[in-house]
Amino acid sequence: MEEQAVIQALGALAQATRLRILRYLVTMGPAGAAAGDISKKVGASASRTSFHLSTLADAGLINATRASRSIIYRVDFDAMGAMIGYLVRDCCKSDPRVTTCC
Amino acid sequence: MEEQAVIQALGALAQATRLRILRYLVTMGPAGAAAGDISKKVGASASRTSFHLSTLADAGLINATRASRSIIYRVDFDAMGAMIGYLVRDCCKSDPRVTTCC
DNA sequence: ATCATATTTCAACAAAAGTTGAAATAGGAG
DNA sequence: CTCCTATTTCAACTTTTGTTGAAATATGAT
Repeated sequence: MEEQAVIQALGALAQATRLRILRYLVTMGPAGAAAGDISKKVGASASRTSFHLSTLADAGLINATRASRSIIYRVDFDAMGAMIGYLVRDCCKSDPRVTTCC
Repeated sequence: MEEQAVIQALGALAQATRLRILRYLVTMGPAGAAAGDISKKVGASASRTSFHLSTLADAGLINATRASRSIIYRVDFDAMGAMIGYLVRDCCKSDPRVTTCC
């Protein structure tokens, strides 16, 4: 994973609403959740939620598929793994104080 | 680690100059590096470097100790581990696609 | 005390990110 | 086609972040 992509992913997660969205999507697993459901769950307006979903999707941490009228969002666990792997290995040289956390 | 602290740490790393600073400090290990050295290494002005060092220190990812005229900064690997641990466990429920990265 | 070095602080500004509410787009139902 | 629901887009605005250069603080050397 390239540095610029890592920075974008970190920035995407560095925001309360977006971190809540991601955590919710993790609990929903492969089923994912529709934008409207997410909006209700995190207590944010539709447009605000849409904005944050785009930010997470642009960073590659979630992806979207349309299902009839709804758009379903799902966590991209591989992208999360790539970002975390960068932090652990490239950034922290796999220092034991870091790797023991996983 | 609390959510607010995680967000602050993620935000601290989500910036090119600061990510470069952290990576440099990782390579310096327990010896750390003086603000001036860091400034040269990352190619940023003294005041800009100082600003970013404060941001990283406020987030708890590095700490500072004075040594004569210089101020030595070092990575706090435990803080890095705590942040990453939050992402892996609390956030991603230790999903295998995430844990295999460490 | 004076001077030089190392670093931070400050104020002014520029740029990026987040919020709001209204309007636009897309898809399905009658 | 018209209506309803789901979601995004847009423009205006507010807030937060980052940059700059000058001034302030702190330490050590002469």
